[in-house]
Amino acid sequence: MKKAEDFSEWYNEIVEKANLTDKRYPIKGMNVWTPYGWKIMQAIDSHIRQEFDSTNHQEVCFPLLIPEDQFAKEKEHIKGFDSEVFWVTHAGLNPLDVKLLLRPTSETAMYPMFSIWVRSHADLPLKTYQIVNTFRYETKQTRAFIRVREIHFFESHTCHADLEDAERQVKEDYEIMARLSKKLCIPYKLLKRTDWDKFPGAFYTVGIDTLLPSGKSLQLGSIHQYKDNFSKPYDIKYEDQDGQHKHVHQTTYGMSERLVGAVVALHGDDKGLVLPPDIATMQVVIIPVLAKGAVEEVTEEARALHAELKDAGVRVHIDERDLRPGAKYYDWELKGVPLRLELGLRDMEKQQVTFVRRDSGDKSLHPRARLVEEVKKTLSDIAEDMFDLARKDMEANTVTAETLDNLPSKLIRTGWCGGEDCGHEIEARSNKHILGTPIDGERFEGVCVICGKPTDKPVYLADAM
RNA sequence: GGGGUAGUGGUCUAGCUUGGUAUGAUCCGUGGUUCGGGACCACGUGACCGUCGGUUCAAAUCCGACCUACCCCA
Repeated sequence: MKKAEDFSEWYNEIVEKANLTDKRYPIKGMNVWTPYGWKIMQAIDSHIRQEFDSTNHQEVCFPLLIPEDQFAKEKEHIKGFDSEVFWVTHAGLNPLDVKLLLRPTSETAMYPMFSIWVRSHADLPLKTYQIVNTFRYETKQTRAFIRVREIHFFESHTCHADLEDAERQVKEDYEIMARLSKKLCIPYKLLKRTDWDKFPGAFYTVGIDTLLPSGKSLQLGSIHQYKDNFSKPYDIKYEDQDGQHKHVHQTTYGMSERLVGAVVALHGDDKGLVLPPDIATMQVVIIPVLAKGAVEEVTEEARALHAELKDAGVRVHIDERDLRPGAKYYDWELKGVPLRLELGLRDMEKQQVTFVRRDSGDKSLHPRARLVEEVKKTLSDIAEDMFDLARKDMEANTVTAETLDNLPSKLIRTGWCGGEDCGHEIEARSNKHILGTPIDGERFEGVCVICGKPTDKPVYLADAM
């Protein structure tokens, strides 16, 4: 399992060995979530729920099936998706008059209902989200968590009185992403997609991109400003204070289990997974080191540690399996548990506990009496160091280029005037994908690599995953 | 979208050229000795060889299609 030598093979192996997923389900791109993987996914789900709930979004759950005529209302949208939808054409033995499709995303399921729900300005803003499965018939090579045909999808959908309020929503989404990235210890860039690469039907799209160790970019999610592009075909209108009927402005924010893929890919190492403490199913594992004649004594004390940490709100597990300690170390390292506590006679005599950090491998001794605070401190250090390391990796793999020749497999920053012709030329010559221009006002002084016109905005390019 | 490789107990694998229902390891189960970095001994369970079809007295083995996985190139 060498991450540096063959990232792709390493990733496949680790996903399987750490027991996150079972790829043997006989439909392409549809994997089974195994218990350990699902727990991690649910931990991420709960962070996302918490974020949306605390920003006054309401959780909803729409049907999986969408009638063909609803799907077809927005021209750009259907053009972007109709080559990758799964169709339901029969009910039992009878062909359906109106075919049904499995949602590839939920605009066309939700918006007909929104047009009924929204009556007055008092109904706005309408902020909803759901965590559901969506289906896309991916033609490219599938890969666990990263490119799948059944997607575990988070999508927020909002309606606003005007563009200004919708823009405020987009900013709030940026803040949500910033908080999430801290918990996942994943750095990212917010990049405004080119017009030819935006979400089908959107006014504009902001991609949330991170960088894999292989040098390829990975889109973690996206935030879309729809303006009134959907509210017109779906007739979502409200009556304002003056009695006028106006179309709402809408936004969406979508993410998926790719977040799990990114956690695996960015933090994992040759020994296995490395989970950020905030999403680790078990934050701490206790390994009693038993010796002949002291089995009960050590076991009892290990259980006391377990109880103490559990009471303090730490997600802790005690491994009492009949295995050699070494075998347990390897096992928990593979599973990515952030902190391992070892307790043997030697420790007990000295009133101490041995800590071993998963991220750095550092071993240290801590007084038994201060167990809880030392554990909490160590977990927060781990999270901070993991985020830091990932951020530095991303920075180190970002290069500013003045020509498009011999570009490395990294995140490339260069100048672009913003013109469409020059953009296409950049992609053709660099053989990379334009991710977009940063929305955070990043400073840049240079010229467009194609036409030479001065520009103050950089553009980022990468090989897309 | 184009090209390539592969599919044998839960996992990995031998056998395929030269057709005769399958090798070894690991995991798992039971009992025992062990336990500060992957323990050992003994016994035991488990596959008709991806699916469908064809050739044949006989197919894991030869042929075809499909499914799935992985790799490479637009």
